[in-house]
Amino acid sequence: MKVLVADDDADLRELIAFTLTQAGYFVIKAGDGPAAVRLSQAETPDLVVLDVNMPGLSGFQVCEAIRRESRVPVMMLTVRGEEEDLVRALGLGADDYLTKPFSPRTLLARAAALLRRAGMDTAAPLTAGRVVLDLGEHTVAIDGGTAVRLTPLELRLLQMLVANAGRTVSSERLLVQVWGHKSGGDRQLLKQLVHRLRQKIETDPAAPALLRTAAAGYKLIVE
Amino acid sequence: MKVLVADDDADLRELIAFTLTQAGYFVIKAGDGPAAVRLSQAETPDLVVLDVNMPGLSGFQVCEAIRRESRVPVMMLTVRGEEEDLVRALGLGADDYLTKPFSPRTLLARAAALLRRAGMDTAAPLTAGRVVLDLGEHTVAIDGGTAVRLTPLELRLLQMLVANAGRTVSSERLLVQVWGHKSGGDRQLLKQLVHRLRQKIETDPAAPALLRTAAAGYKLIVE
DNA sequence: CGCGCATGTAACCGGTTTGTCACCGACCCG
DNA sequence: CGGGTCGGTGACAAACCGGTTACATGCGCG
Repeated sequence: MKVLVADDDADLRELIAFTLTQAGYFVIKAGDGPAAVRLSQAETPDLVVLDVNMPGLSGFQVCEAIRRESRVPVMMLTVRGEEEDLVRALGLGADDYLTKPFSPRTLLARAAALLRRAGMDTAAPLTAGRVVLDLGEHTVAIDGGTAVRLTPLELRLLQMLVANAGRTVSSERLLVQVWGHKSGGDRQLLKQLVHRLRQKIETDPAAPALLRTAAAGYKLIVE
Repeated sequence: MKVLVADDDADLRELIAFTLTQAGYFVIKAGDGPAAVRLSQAETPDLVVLDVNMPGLSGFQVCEAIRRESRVPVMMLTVRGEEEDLVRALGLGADDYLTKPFSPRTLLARAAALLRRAGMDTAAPLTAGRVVLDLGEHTVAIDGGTAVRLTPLELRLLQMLVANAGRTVSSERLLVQVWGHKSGGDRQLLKQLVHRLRQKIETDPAAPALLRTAAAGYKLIVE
């Protein structure tokens, strides 16, 4: 479940991202309006969290731009008491709003509600080939077998691979997406994580049938 | 790697072209909108850099026309502060934007990012003459034969030659593009790499039919 | 506190990839 | 003719890479 978080305030952005990540969402971050518009197109998130007050493009303009091409749920962040902001946001097609400050619990509850309403309920497991990934339960099942519990990092890795099932995902991309390392991350970490994940999902971890090493990265085999 | 640069301002156009050429790209130039549309069809570039403000067809219209038939990455050039231009550009399917003025470094970084993304996402292999190059899988197939695995360096070399199929690419350019050496060059490395690549793709490596030695460089033969 | 789990770090192995060297023959030119 | 340059070739060593084992750290929880 991908969520785009757009806020120019780095602290708040990271707080929101952290909260969502902990809850099992995959988070994409944008620090300004233009980046938010670009990423909403490039990454097709399932939910967008937008701060109203951003330099350059305001949250309103971003919302407008997104609505021109997609009906992805949008949650706006406003400051308390600015009622007209609220009216304007909802008028532009935003689906919900949160007044700052807010608690992480509230954020999660609203986000879950929006996703449920959009039919993107977290209860719906992702599936690709022989792999069935339950994001809500943090488990995988292979070929309809028993569910295996995954650690947060394993889950993110597998989620990335499932999202690109059949295609090679480069090590660099995986490092960025799973750990958030900006560049030149530690390949050793990826090596380890793949190894541990294989122990859990492969029938013979020494001869991987699902999670295969490919040119400059890894890929999930379908059929 | 072919890049189409469309800008009616000759100075800026040449500056961009120069920057990209130095970095090892093969650049095609267009001075107005209609030329840009025509060249984007005729030359099938891997990236298009479009100025928003052009007489005749504006950058928006050109972008629209290109999007009607291709998903090639498009980078728009806008003037700072024209936020609605930005929204409009991204809405039309542009993949990125640069606000003028910008530094050559920024241009190169963004261009590289776009190409990387496109190269990852498209399973569509490059093809030139008898050569079919699959960037995602790091393989080549000659005349539809079996795919041969390439090492990273071999892949970069062949990619460079395919991008300039039929034309001679100087040893100097190849050294810069493949190894990132700034200048001067270790010709021995190139000699070896060409040798190793020929072993993989030529039916008779002693009498090269595809990767021929040309004046001060190499070229890929196309029929 | 100490236990177990998730994660990070280090070291080793075997295979691949790449860099380096030495030599060959072709060609050019004084 | 003889030296010089250049591209092609084979051999070898260094560096690198992925898989693996082992161990350290850090954290929550009883």
